[in-house]
Amino acid sequence: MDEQFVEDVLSAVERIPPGQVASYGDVAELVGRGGPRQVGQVMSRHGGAVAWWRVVRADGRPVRGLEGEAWEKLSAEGVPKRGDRVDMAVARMRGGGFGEARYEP
DNA sequence: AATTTGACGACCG
DNA sequence: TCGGTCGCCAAAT
Repeated sequence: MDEQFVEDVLSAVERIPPGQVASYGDVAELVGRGGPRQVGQVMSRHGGAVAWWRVVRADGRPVRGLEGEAWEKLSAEGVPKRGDRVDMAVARMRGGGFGEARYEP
């Protein structure tokens, strides 16, 4: 894990628009190397400087250990919530694709 | 060098 | 939805 990877991950996270989220795996894919766990590793150490609450688990649960804080930020940005998790079908960052799931409660 | 540990993820029952 | 299993990848023991 070099500094370059850290920089890349943090930049990727900074590119997540308010009101949307990305999974650890998504970030890893954007960065182009490493995996979800590596992203998690970086966030755990250096995530304080960016919008860490916009990075959630693939199943929509917010960051382990900081759920309270995360929900504050997320709901303040209007991120749609389903029960105790983010509604990924709606809030997940789209990579320019078109065929995306629709929202039906 | 071997094993355990994570801000994880896909699958299955 | 809820748990358990297995795969993953790098770092820390």
